[in-house]
Amino acid sequence: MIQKETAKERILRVASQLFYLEGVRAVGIDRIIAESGVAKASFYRNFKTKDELVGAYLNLRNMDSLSGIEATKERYPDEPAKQLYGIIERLVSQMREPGFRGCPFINVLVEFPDSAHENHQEAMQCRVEQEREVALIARQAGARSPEVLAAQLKMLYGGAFIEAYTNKSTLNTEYFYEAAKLLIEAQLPAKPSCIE
Amino acid sequence: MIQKETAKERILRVASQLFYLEGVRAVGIDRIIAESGVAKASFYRNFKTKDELVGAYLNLRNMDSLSGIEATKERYPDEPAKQLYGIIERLVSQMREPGFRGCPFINVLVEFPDSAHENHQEAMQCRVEQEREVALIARQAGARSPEVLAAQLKMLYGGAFIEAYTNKSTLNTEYFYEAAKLLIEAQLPAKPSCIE
DNA sequence: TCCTAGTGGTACAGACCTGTCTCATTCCTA
DNA sequence: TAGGAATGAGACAGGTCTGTACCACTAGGA
Repeated sequence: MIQKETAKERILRVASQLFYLEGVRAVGIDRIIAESGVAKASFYRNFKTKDELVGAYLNLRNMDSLSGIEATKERYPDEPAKQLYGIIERLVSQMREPGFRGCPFINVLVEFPDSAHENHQEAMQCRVEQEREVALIARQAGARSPEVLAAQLKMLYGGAFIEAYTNKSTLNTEYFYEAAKLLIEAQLPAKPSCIE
Repeated sequence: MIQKETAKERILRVASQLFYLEGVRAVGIDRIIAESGVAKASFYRNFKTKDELVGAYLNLRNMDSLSGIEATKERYPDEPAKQLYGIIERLVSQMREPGFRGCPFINVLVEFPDSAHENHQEAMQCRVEQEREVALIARQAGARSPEVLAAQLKMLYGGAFIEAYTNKSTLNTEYFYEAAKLLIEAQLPAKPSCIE
């Protein structure tokens, strides 16, 4: 028999969509309850507070991101340079999706400006983990300063996500790709680009 | 006689600080009223709604940004390339200020995800104006594709602001400067960088 | 001195939000 | 089939937020 979706799973799935599309603060518990067809009591049996649900949402998005990076690594085994470009390409295609609404972690960071807030800290942690993964690949690819490259790509991608979110023109994704390429090429052991 | 600060001016000054430091949604009218020592009635006599106050706040910040760019232009007259670097340096020093809390426009964009919302649209407009200014300077500096460079710098700076806001390490501001330099150099008529 | 515009103080309405509680029902398993 | 765990429906409390209404005060000009 096919396992039916539990109330908890349904809540998390619906909340994840709503939080991402409309913002965490803008979406209330009542809305989540209504759209997931769950009773309020069931909600609070599965999640102690709304913040706990937000934590689960962040965790879900983080797993998605990390497994996306993992998939890219497996696609180009032992070719870390290609892995880097693959990650950038994956970001580009994300930005072009219709439901794209920026980086969920940045959004939560801005929605909860208090750096002591648990959601703020969790979102920050997610970004750190991603950066660490990229730095690792950059190191394997022979980047001169892998941490610097990872930090620079993180900045560029953060801003690009905001741009892609507020301006649907695909031009920006191309500009993003070109800029990322420049940053990567400046760090990788040069294929001699001056000779041509 | 020195003109006393009117209630309206006091409200906008206090609100501007609070909105930037703690977020627009997180700061309520009551808080603004209390901290600016104004009566609630006086508030609503000067601003029809909270959204109108947010609009005034965005406008104030936009004036600051644009006049900052203007000042940089006047500092290096007829040297558009230096103007570009000057703008980047100004961003870096902003990021290093203690009260730095990211880009006010990006923050509003994220806090009001509905693209039809007036605050969302106003914030977007502010960013467009800044980008246009930078594109103009890039064109004067002889950039191959001024609009591309302006868009790329906009992305980089947006992400850098988020990074600087969540991570106070000054390292990131250096990485930002280096990355911006790379993007600019790739666009400006080359001082021959292959010969050395 | 009087009058008026701007202001301060505060109570209040109406909406929304989070979280608790009660009770009936359903579903899975033993 | 019987019992227990999970669920659905919804009322309710307590808080916060925006915006309105009412009244008293003050300062400055006629």
